[in-house]
Amino acid sequence: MPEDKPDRTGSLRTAVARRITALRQEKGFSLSGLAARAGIGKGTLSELEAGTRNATLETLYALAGPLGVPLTGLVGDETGRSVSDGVVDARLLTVRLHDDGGTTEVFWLTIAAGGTRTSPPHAPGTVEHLRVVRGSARVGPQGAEQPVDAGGPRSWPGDTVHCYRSTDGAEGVLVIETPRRPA
Amino acid sequence: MPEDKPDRTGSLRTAVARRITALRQEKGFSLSGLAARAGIGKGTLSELEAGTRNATLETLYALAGPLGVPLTGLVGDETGRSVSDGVVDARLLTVRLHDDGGTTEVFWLTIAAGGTRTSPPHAPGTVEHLRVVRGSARVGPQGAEQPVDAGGPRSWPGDTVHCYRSTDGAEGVLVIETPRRPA
DNA sequence: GCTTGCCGTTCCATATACAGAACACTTCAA
DNA sequence: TTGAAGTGTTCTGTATATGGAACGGCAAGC
Repeated sequence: MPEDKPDRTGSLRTAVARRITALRQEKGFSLSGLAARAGIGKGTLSELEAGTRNATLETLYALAGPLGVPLTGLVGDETGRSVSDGVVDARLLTVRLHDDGGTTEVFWLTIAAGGTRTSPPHAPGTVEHLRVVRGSARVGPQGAEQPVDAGGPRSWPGDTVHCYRSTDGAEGVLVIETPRRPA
Repeated sequence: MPEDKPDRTGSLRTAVARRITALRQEKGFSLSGLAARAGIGKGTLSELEAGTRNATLETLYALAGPLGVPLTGLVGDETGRSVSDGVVDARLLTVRLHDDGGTTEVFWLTIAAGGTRTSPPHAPGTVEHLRVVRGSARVGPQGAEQPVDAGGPRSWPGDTVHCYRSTDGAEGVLVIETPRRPA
């Protein structure tokens, strides 16, 4: 299959294609099975996953249901508030406010390869938890950073000066728990 | 103009239509002006905004640029789709696709007090990680559930039948990692 | 009045996304 | 072997999304 299209939106197309394929396989569906569940032709899905088709909104919506993701999960060019300084990018996924006044924030964290970032203390009692899913990093109170990689999560107090660093780059989920509302 | 379509995705269509119109007017663009900026036919945009057309991904992407929003801003959150059965509510926060073909999904999980839920196996090699921030739960392969509370996270294989249960209710962050699909 | 220049809508010919059939291939059981 | 039941890909006729042209409406200038 020659791939010599001008490729203006081609990258988007292949991105969506990869997303669909990944989600389908994750759910354990066959191509034919997903097509049937979504109520679309299997040829349609085949070419969609091959990136040779420019799907309509209707088709994508039909696929989103069985795949168990919102439409944004398919077209997903990620957006949302993100704090980035070139080294650490923290994209806020959600904030939960609890009855006791505490809060839980969930971020998708990306640390650039070779980068180091120092963060000022948060409110007293704050705890940070990082689970790395790709790459590896060293995190924790300044001077006492601990390694963290895909092997397991790491937690550290967030109410002191703390560092994020990575030599080979890292991605993961950062959870920040604040026990009570800051005064 | 027959308006007697079954209208299954009609609501989605009109939702997108309203969004485009609102964003266009917010930006102060005329319909023709936006069509020109996006490089699409003005007839296309007219019918799109009228909700009588089922746009392709390419068309929507072309519009997203001049409107200054990511594609997700057009297709809209719709629902932060949550899979809920009355016991476990899993709200998808993000899906990450990695270069090696693996995926990482992040959910905000709520387990109702006194509830138990059994989940069928996911793809081979899938691993689930749960960090509870409120309440406590027991999770893991069926028959081998382990307690998990605010004290620390718990991980277990997701490719076998597994359970979520909680006596007093629980909330937390669930990370599902799916490895690269073996051929 | 008659332009000129926008606006948004409606029409048209063409390109293409669609569902489904036909296909080649693999696996598995008789 | 043979067949049946899967898989994903390619083909085909139809439906429709597309860009662009034609259209009518409206306002400002001549």
